[in-house]
Amino acid sequence: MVAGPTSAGPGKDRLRLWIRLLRASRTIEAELRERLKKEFDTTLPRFDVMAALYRSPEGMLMSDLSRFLLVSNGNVTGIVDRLVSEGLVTRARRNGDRRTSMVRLTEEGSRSFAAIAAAHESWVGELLGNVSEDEARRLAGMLKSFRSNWEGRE
Amino acid sequence: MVAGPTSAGPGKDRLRLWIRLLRASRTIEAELRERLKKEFDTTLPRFDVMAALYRSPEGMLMSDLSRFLLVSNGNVTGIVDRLVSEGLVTRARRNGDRRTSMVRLTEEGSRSFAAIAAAHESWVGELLGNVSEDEARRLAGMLKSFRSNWEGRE
DNA sequence: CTATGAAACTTTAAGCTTGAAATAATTTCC
DNA sequence: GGAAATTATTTCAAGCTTAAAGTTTCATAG
Repeated sequence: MVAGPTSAGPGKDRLRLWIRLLRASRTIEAELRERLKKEFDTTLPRFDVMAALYRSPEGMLMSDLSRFLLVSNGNVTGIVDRLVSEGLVTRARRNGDRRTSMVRLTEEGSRSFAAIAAAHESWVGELLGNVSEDEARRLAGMLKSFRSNWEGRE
Repeated sequence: MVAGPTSAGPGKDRLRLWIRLLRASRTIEAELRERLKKEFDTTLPRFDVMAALYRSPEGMLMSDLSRFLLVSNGNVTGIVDRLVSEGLVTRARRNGDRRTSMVRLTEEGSRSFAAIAAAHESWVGELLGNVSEDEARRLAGMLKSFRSNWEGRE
């Protein structure tokens, strides 16, 4: 998925775009993952879950998390399990529906996330430093329209 | 890694760009993965390795593959193991240096890859259909310059 | 009520991924 | 030549990831 086109012809530009998109995101992702590990002894998936919860102080259902993060249900189960065992997150039983539980950041989780998020944002600024703010806005605009054309398709 | 910025301020545009980039590539990647599984009973990592080998008929070392695909050494070992056991790839011992072996596509691997690659390219064309060819070229250009500013940094 | 189906979640098996440790072969340097 | 460092690869443990199957709970229609 990271190799170049294997032949010339129509559709080539989109394929090339896809490959560059993928290489760029893999490169950045690898760097962020490494720093999260080294500086905060955590992982990208844990960070993702905490970021989602940080935006929803009232909590999120497992299925909310899975939908929002674009990963499978079973996946979220494991990550939340680990965050719970680390004391960063809680699963609160609900009165209404006993199948579900509200997942929330703990005090410690919230404090911990705030620190990591600050570093994370500055890392992204650094890693994308070669992209001007203006270019960043334009690129983001293109990617937004692309995404909205896609989400919830089938 | 898929959530939005948690506050407003400078560096916001780059963070937003990064999040959109990541969401876009995850969405496309998930769709391609699913189709590869359903239509060809294979996976993205296997496809990646085969794509790299297809471009190098003379073969590649394990470390070449790992460097090119931006994944760890140990990772490639497992994927190549599976491809070998499926008869799609061979490890040829070398006379010169007995630590290394040349990894090559087999006849079958090559035939198999060509078919998958054709479908893959048309899928990407479809999935990026909302991006005009012109826009694709511009976006790819920006991503290229970004990448080259980055590769082999440290 | 109560069965039937749907919904929310967990479990499982297989595979991907990493970083670190272990192996083996080669190169370098006295 | 032989010790020491380097290089190429594999192995390992832990964690991430998915799809599919299983469990529990809820909703609904008789």
